[in-house]
Amino acid sequence: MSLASDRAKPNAAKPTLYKRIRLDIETRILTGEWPPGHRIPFEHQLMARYRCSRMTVNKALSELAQADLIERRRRAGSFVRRPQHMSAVLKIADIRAEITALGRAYGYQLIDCRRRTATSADRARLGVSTAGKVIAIACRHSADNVPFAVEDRLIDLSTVPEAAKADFAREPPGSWLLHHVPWTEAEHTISAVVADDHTAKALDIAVGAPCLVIDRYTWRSARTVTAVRLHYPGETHRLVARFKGG
Amino acid sequence: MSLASDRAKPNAAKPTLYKRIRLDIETRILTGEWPPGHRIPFEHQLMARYRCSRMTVNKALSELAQADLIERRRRAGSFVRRPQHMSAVLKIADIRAEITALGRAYGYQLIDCRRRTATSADRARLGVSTAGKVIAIACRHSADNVPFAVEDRLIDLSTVPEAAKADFAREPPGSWLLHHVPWTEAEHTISAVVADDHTAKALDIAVGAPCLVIDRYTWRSARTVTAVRLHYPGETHRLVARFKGG
DNA sequence: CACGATTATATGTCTAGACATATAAGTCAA
DNA sequence: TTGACTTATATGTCTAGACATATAATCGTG
Repeated sequence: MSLASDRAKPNAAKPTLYKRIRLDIETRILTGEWPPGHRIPFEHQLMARYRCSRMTVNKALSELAQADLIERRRRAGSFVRRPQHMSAVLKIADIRAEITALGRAYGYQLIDCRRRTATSADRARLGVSTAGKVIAIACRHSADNVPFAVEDRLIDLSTVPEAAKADFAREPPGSWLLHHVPWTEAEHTISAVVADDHTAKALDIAVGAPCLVIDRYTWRSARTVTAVRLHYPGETHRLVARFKGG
Repeated sequence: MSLASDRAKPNAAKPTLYKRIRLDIETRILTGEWPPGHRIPFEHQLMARYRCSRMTVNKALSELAQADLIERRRRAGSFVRRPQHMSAVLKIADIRAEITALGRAYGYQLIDCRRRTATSADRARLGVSTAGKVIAIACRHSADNVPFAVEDRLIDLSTVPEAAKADFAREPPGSWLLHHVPWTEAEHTISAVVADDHTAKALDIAVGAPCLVIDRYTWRSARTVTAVRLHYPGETHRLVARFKGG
């Protein structure tokens, strides 16, 4: 067909056709030229405009629908979606990676590590009912020898039995878990507190200074993996999140 | 072809074939049966296993690749990706919607609203160099008559001229912007501070109590829209984020 | 053994059809 | 006017091919 030779033109644009279609539409939406609720051209119209088959425009539109930029309705057409909420992609890499990425020297101290049968408090924190074995860890992360965060963690050994063999004096539990327990899900709760005596000492800040607290509860396939609470000195540490309207 | 009749079986599974393929592979990855680095079957093998055309398995694999669950390499095959970071989808709806969703009564008070030519401090905060007009707003949100957050916002009128006509005594600026300036991008910085005199009074908390601070810088197509700083009482408010390993 | 050229192969994109399906819109009767 | 039925249509999924392209593997040569 003729299109093949069109694509074979030496000065042809680099991106493939469906990507160009997607980008064209995306641009019109993002600039506001096509506001929320606007019906974008039907597939057969786009076929004519771009001189391509339906599968090609369908691929472009499907990806836009997957990204929630448009909504597709049978018989009615495709419409620019109204933004309902802001959703952030907040990268919380493991702390070692985070510090290393900042070009700072990572330091780690294990404060306490003990294996025990889950207490009722442990079970409540992990959200499990059976009293299996757990590992409780307290440790501290530092950047350029300045305290960066203190960590208080519980690992459910019935979900991650391999953790019994890990050496948490050498490797931070967050890094170990990230590399040994892939594809977890988690729920984070972020709050602010003032430093108590114990936290202040560990972070080398004043009692009463603000701290950012992250509680992370992690599971894999409905099984609890770990629960962790991180204290960051609030005046120096910041979580940065890039958002995308949607 | 025979597949059509297979799909037409009255007791056939509801989801379409490519979705079934995608789910099958996703399940194996999420359960750890196929660990990171594992090469998943070639397209022609999946074609044989599911008795379908290459486009169908390709669609399933493409979506998995888009979701960063697998990595596809020409000539080599498709591989389960190693999780590098945790990415959170942190929903920060506009505050009115957030409070309403909690089933609480939303209250709003405009504290101060003035229009002015951007000062150098304003320009620095918005990240613009030209001295256009801006709107500076201070307001407070409450839930069930309890202070929920105080807001300090700057809107760039050269990007959003319609904002000049908005009535921010009636409608919170966040809600107004969300509905009138779709498809923005934003960067959030979350930190913790202790309440100063002014903030303590506005939030009805003690001086020195912890506060969660969110700085949000919003733009659309390379143009600054607004910069806002929100103070939340840290002991009562929590940001919750669902995460997905990846 | 090192290194450049060749080849085989898996993915990337695309076509020109097809039938399925949800549903907006129109039609008709009560 | 209202509700039930029919129809038209846009999307959803799928096929059986095709050529393009990046690159792992092989081969041959110095």
